[in-house]
Amino acid sequence: MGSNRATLADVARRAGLSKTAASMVLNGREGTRLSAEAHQRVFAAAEELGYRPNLAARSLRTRKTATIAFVSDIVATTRFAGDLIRGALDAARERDHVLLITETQGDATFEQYAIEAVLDRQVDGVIYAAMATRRLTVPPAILGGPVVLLNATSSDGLPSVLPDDDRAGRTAANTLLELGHRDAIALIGRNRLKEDDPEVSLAARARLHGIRQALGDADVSLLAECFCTEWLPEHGYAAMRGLLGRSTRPSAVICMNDRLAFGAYQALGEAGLTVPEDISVISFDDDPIAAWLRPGLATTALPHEQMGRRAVELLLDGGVTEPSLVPMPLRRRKSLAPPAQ
Amino acid sequence: MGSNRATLADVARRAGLSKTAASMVLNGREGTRLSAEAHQRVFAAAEELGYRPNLAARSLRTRKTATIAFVSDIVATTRFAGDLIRGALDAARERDHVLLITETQGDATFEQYAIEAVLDRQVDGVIYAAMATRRLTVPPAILGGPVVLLNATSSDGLPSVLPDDDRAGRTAANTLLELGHRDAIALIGRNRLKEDDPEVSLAARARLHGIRQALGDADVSLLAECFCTEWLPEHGYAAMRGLLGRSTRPSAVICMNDRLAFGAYQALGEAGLTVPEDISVISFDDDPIAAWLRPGLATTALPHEQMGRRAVELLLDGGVTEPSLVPMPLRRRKSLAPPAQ
DNA sequence: AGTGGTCGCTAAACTGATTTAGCAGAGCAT
DNA sequence: ATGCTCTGCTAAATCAGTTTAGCGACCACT
Repeated sequence: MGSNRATLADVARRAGLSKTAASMVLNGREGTRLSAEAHQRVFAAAEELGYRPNLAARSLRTRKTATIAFVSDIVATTRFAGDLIRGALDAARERDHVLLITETQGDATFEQYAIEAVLDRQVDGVIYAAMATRRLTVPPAILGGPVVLLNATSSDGLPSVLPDDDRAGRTAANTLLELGHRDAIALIGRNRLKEDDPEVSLAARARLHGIRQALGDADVSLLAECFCTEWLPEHGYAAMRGLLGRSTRPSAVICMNDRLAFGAYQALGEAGLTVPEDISVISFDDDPIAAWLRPGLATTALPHEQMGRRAVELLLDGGVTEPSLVPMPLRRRKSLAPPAQ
Repeated sequence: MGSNRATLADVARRAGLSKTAASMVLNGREGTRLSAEAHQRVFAAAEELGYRPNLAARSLRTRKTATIAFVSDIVATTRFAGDLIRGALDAARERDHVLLITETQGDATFEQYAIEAVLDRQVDGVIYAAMATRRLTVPPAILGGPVVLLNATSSDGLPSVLPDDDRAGRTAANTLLELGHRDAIALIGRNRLKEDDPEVSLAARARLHGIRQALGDADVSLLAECFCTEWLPEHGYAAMRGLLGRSTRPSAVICMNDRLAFGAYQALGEAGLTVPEDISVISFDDDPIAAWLRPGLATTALPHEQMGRRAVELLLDGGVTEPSLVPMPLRRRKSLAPPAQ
């Protein structure tokens, strides 16, 4: 790959100067006393030869590679991974960096391998990403250099980037309150494991907290809370069927994520009820499916692209150490209406 | 990052041997006449010091980086990208390689940048991936080294990896025929642009061809073909409504992808028809939503993980030059039944 | 005794950049 | 004439590996 490229020595020779001079000019070094004419000749020579520096050689000397490692537990299983990566990719490009991507699959052996692979390549920093927002333990080996946690926190006090799930919870609840819903709001997606174990999820607890906060402020309490063992459509479906079997039908439902909401839609459809006339639905994530549903599902969007971008910025530009919370914007869609009289 | 690592010189010193000897032993060079004892000492020293070679230094000399570039047009917009990358990542790890990921976003400037970035880093090869199966033109700059096209072909005769859409089309049609459907099969998702311009899509034409082939072999012709400007749920919805407005209701529908099928489901639900009792549905892609629909949607799966893996294998292990077609397995789900009597 | 071959190992060159240390010449003051 | 500073540039070391060329000791054979 890229065999016969011009080297710095070639450029220097063509410019009639030393490698030192050529290097200094091309790197725009301040305080050098090279003449304007020398600058000209070096730039011209580099241009003519199509010179591009050999980064392996450079990084051997400087210990910089302009490369960032993006180490994640699982990239494939969630569709959001792409957005996280895309945001990171964009920010990296703007700073002339490139992303080395590895995956640990939550397996200690793979993780070990991934860490060694990136350290061997002398990356300038590591973005350690989790696909579900959670707390995790960072392998000590990477602590020798800059690390940013993406969609995760740890007890190491490392800089981290998280979605603002708490505020999203308040947003969801307030949106319903503003429409006039009060004592007939139900919640689908309670889950002890997700709420209590930060190594499993931080989102569940934060969303729930935000929801309760907002409802509490308005002096409203939930009509019902449905527990779900997973946050998949089938569980949302079952939960909604359960709700419809009760004496009081809810006027609105908050689902802990869009997949649950999808299941809820299915149950409502089968029961012959329509969204939002009979029941309003609001949710979290902004999975693509939210826009595809009929009517479109209102939801607070996980700002994955923003988060990926922020992680790179924190890594390269430095900055705050307290967790960086990225807002989750509300996507208003047709699933919202005032309660039926 | 990784500052005070032991160098080869450290290992050699500790083993009481030269750098040459240490290098040869650690690289397992054949034909060297170093004693068994020398081998022992080098291995022991390396182990004790936790020696890991500096890959920048190595690749400066060898021009190998154990790094593959994964250059794609768009990684984020389709959820399948993750699977493509995961497959490539796995295969790369098995061969002790790592993936450098860049994205061109279909923009010439970004592409130029991406190409330079990877060539500067002396990657051992390039996987050039498209997110929609199509024909594309490879930038000449990367032709200096090994290149594999992933989910794409070109006119350069480069090795390429594609899903076997033609066979998937036959599979879909044959599956319906075997259930007893004959003259009331409709097709949703015809699209001149996708069918006629290989730079837009190869899948549409191939799937259509496979479907026609299978039906033709059984001497069956399609009841109806619905054209859709895009392959999104809303278009599937509209198409299905159109079909239901006709005099003869289809007994089965083939949708060109799962998102169209999702829209079709919505229209069927609103019309009070049930899948599969009233109408069978079969489709392509195996989008996660196929499994979430009620009833589950039968579909032929895009083997993205397999394809990513195959691309790395072709790149590193060499091999065939004719396009490598990866089979699309049928996922049988509840959306299939014999036609109503 | 001289020649040749094998064994076990090493010195030094090489990859392509950056960086340190310093040299030659001009200008100026003493 | 001497010393000093400033200007404009370069030689050589350095990063951490791989690779080439070859050295000294020992043995066997004629």
